[in-house]
Amino acid sequence: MRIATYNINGITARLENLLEWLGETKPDIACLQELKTTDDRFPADAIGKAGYQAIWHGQKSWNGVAILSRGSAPKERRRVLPGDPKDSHSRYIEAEIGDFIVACLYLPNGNPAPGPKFDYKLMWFARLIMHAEQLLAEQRPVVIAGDYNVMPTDLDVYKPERWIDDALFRPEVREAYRRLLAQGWTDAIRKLHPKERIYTFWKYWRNSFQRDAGLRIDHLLLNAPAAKLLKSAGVDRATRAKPHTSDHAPAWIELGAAKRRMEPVATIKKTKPPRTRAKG
DNA sequence: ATGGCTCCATACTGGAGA
Repeated sequence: MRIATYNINGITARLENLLEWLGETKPDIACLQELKTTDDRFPADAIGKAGYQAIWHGQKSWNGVAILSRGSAPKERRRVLPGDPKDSHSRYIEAEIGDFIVACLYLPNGNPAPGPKFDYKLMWFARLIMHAEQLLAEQRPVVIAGDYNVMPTDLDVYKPERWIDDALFRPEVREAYRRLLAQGWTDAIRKLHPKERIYTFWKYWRNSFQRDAGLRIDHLLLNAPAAKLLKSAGVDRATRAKPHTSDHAPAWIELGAAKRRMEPVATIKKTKPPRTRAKG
């Protein structure tokens, strides 16, 4: 079971890239961010022809999230992060897919910091931490995947000293991420690659990708039942190298099959047939 | 050093992204 998260940076402009990536890497579940289009313009037909059922929460020009599945259909659980009825940004969607719960998020960027946008980011993070506490209580495997817009540690930034005052790296934001993990979530990529420099974003400017001047800001967090199933994790860097591509690369995990709760099975005693001597 | 690049809207420019 492969679950991926990909900030597509405009699903209209990037539809061909998206379909190519789906065909090449065949994720079972794909969480998308930055659709940058309204619900009625979401390309559900093209995505359906590629073999995926989807739910989405769009918005004109900005934000927008979707969950695609090529196995069980995603059953929507919520499309709003609780805690602020006035929040009009489309940044969250959550579904039940087979035995899994999958949440897809696009956490606010927060620049410039300090300022109202940074305040909004911290508020949004606090709401996420509140809601994640509820998700963590689930017995089923839960994956919270998306663009978190935070580099958790120095290892996740090509030049930490240059990002120290940025909303993606300020101490308050890293602290919020630590608080989230401390609830019991596993950062899948970091768990399997504790020392490796792994990035998921490179600016379009100044040949950032060619220089590997990147950031790790797209994450897949796992509750304990999901973490038990974790087999491998990585980043589709080749997707970032393509023409007309998003400035993010997809990040993914491979999970083993979720174990269904064993139902009590009536013991069938095998009784050997009585030995009968061949007569005659 | 506030540049550089690319999306979207209904546009020939500006906001947002990170």
